[in-house]
Amino acid sequence: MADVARGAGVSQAAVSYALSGNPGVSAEAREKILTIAEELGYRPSKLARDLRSGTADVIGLVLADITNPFYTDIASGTADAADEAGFEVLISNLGGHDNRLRDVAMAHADRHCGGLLFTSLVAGDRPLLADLRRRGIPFVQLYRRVRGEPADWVGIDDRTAAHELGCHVLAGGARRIAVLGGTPRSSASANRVAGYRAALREAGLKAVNEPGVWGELTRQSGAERAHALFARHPDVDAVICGNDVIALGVLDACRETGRRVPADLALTGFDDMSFASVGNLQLTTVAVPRDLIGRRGVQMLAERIGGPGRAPRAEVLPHAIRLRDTTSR
Amino acid sequence: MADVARGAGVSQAAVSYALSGNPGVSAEAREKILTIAEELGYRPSKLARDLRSGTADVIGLVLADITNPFYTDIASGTADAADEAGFEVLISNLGGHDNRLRDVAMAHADRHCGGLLFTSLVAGDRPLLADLRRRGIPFVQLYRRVRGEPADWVGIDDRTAAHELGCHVLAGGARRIAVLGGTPRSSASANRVAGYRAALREAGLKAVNEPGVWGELTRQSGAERAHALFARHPDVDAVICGNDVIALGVLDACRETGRRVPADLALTGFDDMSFASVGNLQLTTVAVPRDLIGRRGVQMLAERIGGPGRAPRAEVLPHAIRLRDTTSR
DNA sequence: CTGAAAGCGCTTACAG
DNA sequence: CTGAAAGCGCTTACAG
Repeated sequence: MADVARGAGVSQAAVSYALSGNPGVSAEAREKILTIAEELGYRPSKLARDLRSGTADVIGLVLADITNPFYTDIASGTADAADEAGFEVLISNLGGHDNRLRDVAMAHADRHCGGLLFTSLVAGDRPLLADLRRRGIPFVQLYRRVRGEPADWVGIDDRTAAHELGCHVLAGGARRIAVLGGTPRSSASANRVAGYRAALREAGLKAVNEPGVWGELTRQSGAERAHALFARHPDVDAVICGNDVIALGVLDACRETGRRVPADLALTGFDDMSFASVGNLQLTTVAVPRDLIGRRGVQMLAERIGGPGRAPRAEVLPHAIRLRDTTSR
Repeated sequence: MADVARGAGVSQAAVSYALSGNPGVSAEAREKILTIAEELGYRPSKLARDLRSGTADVIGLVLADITNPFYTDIASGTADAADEAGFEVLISNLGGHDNRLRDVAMAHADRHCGGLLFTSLVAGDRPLLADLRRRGIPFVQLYRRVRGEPADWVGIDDRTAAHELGCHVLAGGARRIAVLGGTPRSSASANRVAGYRAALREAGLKAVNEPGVWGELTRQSGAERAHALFARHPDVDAVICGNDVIALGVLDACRETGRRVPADLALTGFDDMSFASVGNLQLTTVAVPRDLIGRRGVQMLAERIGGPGRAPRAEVLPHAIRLRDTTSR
């Protein structure tokens, strides 16, 4: 920067003003400065700028697992919205090491990020959120939500969506229904199971595998739980899953035990991941506007960074039931 | 930091030494400092530290498209390796806007990152790489490679893998073979097509769709090109694809035109993405050690950051041919 | 409009 | 071992 100032025959302040497009420098000097800067290939240090001005136009996005398309679809949505809002997005991946969340979030904070976006908060993260709040770093919860946390959130109404899907399965004639949910620690999984249970209850039923409806959100878990289910309840006529990945595992188990879907067994997923409609696989599921969640999250965070002090908002985005081939219509 | 120094009754330098674990402070003072820092919830600013010390233990990873599992598998591999090497990884997503590469890469540089990892470089990026080199920022090319670029690279031997796969298809009896490749701008796609062509040439054949073997690496492009192919060459008996996603599109076209795979048509992909072996879909393809590429990339970059000046290295990792149900054995 | 100077929060020689 | 001080590269009041 000093070189540019010297080259243009002006003060450092003039260079700063010219480069940041601020007033305080004549048009003539500005042009000269810009030319010299270009010639010298000068680029201002964001580090120094952010340190001095106290804030950075950077949003940190913490992904629980970057190999999970659910999260990367959200991440994709943040890019465009961030561009429009004049922010840069820096993504961190926990890679399944949830215990790293604190370190990763604090690392963003130590770098003076403007705000944070979280995709998979659980109740145990409350102390971290409190620390962030103490340090004045705004954040938005994407999809998953910590109960009672006074922070912005954007997602869908999982409970209602699950209820609708449950009613569809019941309308198809199923009566011996199993629910293979996710972990109750995830607000999304908890709400989905609550919706399924409500639908069954209204029909005077309960899941054949109650209360053991919880489990992992993996294909392997889906397969294992399906095998156990088929062993105990050979006459089960529907399996409602916490997400599409679990449904994939159930499908594996069906193939291995010779069950036909939907003739012998109705099957539903949740999320409408891309693999839910590949080739012969046409899974009935719920479409989640992941991209939009990412976009809105950035916008909410940008507003929060711009002017703090407002009451936190909870924004419910629309979902869509996708009736496909794994349930009878 | 001044608060901590005051609280512990020592100088700022002592606090700095204590927190960074450096000598120059008595055990007694160190303990006191650490206690006070803890009490105050003090965390050093990485911004200030990096600015002052000139380098940051941060690696920037630039992803062409974070929704592409190929890249996120690589990204996943970088996390563990970075942990071990004491680096933090900050991921940026171009989201298909390849023209943003320069800005994104430079933004990492302006933040004084220790080095950069690229996943999808093309020849047109040479000026950017030259700028990076001028600024002394080391980088590693993951998988894709710019010809003649004197920088570290880690990937697989696409040409040989493609050649092996082509020979397998020929061994299955196919003779009227089409190649649906990616873009020649990608070194990986170019090498794959080169391998396929070599295999065909050795059998005295050439692709029925020569020279129009190039196209986009998308499912839609695969479907469209397959339909065009079936119209012009109804008797084609094998389609060799540039990657698994294209093969998925071909499969769509097969379903729509009533072609059975592999009875009527042999089909191969490349990459062995997870969707290549879901349910009834069991695609013959090539497994690429994506995770390992990410890991090795970080290690190579870490060495480069530690001690520059060595000759650039090119590391070829092993691939594996996966013979499954879309080709006859 | 312009320049000299302070300061963001650290690290790191350099004397004591 | 300890403290005072310079400096990383910027931005931003503050006088001229």
